[in-house]
Amino acid sequence: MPEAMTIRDTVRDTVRGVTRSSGRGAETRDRILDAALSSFGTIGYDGTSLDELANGRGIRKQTILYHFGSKRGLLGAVVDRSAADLNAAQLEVLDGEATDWERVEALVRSVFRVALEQPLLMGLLREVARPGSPAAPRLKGAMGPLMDRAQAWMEREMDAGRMRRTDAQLVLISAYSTVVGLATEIEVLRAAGLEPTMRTVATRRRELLRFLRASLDPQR
Amino acid sequence: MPEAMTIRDTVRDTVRGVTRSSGRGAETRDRILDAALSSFGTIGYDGTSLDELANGRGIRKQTILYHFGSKRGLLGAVVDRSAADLNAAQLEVLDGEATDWERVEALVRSVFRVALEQPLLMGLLREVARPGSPAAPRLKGAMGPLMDRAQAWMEREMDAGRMRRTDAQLVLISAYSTVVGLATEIEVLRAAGLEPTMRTVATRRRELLRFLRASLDPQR
DNA sequence: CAGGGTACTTACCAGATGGTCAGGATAAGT
DNA sequence: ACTTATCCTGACCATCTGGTAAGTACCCTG
Repeated sequence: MPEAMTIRDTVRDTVRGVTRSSGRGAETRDRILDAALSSFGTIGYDGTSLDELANGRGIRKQTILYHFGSKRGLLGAVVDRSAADLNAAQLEVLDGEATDWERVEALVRSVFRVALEQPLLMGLLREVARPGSPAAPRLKGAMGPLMDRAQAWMEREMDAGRMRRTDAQLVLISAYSTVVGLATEIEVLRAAGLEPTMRTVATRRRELLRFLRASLDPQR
Repeated sequence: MPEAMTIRDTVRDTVRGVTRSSGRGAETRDRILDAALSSFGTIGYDGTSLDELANGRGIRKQTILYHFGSKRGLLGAVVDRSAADLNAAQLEVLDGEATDWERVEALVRSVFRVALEQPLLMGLLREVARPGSPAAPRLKGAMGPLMDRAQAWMEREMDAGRMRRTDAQLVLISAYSTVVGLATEIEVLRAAGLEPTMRTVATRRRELLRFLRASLDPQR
């Protein structure tokens, strides 16, 4: 028994380059995105079928295709939204007043906070960061600007002598993959029968910060 | 134009619990396993179709099913072979004469060597270590004994006071996931347009060793 | 040469998958 | 009241999926 759907609103957003009025269907759209994030992040893109995605949610597969055009379009939208979430957290720090090492630490904590609050998002990153993933370029496009900004900031700090001179991009990617790796680790722990505790996460964060300090601290 | 196939030999091995004479078909079998390892490790299990796997290799899909019974059977065989490769490298060290910290270091170097020589194997681990993976229990079964042995050895060392007392299993899993994470990292680097160098890998290895030393060294 | 096992193939299938198309329902504008 | 646009759905489809059945070619053994 499909329930009626009459809640409406008037926001506008752009999806896949096409400006669409996401008024009445915005709630449905978000429900689909939530479900897709969860499914893509756990059983993967190829392992997810649109039918399964729709079933049990009072939605038909055709509704998904109506909103996102294709399965790949859906993946793209999920990646975009997730990247936006990550970006928002990072921008908050980059626009904040923290400086130097404080800022680095704040950035790391910010990412880990998102990772803890939205573990599904990490699963998606893990899925998308795969070599053959159809959304890899998309992720690069969505996260690239932020990465570039962070890199530029680091290089300015290096020029000013407040950071040790190293390959900023390499450091960033190492940090990024540490966080994504954490998502994997948590799952492996679970598979091994160990319930991951906050300690696991805290250890990883401490390690990452130590690595960053070793790479960036000017007084070694 | 399918080429003829008349090379034969007489080895025997066990697959999926069934003892089968893999005499004449051993070469074909290995070719299939190689292809499957590569495909599962890159585009994933769900993303791999038996037809694609067979095409361009002078093999028909039914040949795969003949040898491995089902797609899951194939995955199981690939996981088993890969786990055996990893086990062999580790056992060589565990049976060697290195002791204490030397042995830990030798183990780490051994895993990293395999990871460098067979990057595809890391991709497979990454794929299989996923929560919903159908081969996760299989991997656990294949790698478990070695893990148990390593854990037991560590606990003996702890009892003797040569290692600091910590959760051995947790340390092992952290180490394991660091190595698997490395595979991801290399791919992300490649996606970002950076050709991964030996330096990247060496850095990760140094980090892992430092982590292990910090966890295990009795004089802190 | 008859018989049997191994390796591999062609022919085929039922089910699932992503996607198209032609609507129906509701609301808003004219 | 008529039109138009948005949102959603049922019916349908071509293709691909893993898997089965039946056969063929080959070798070894008795």
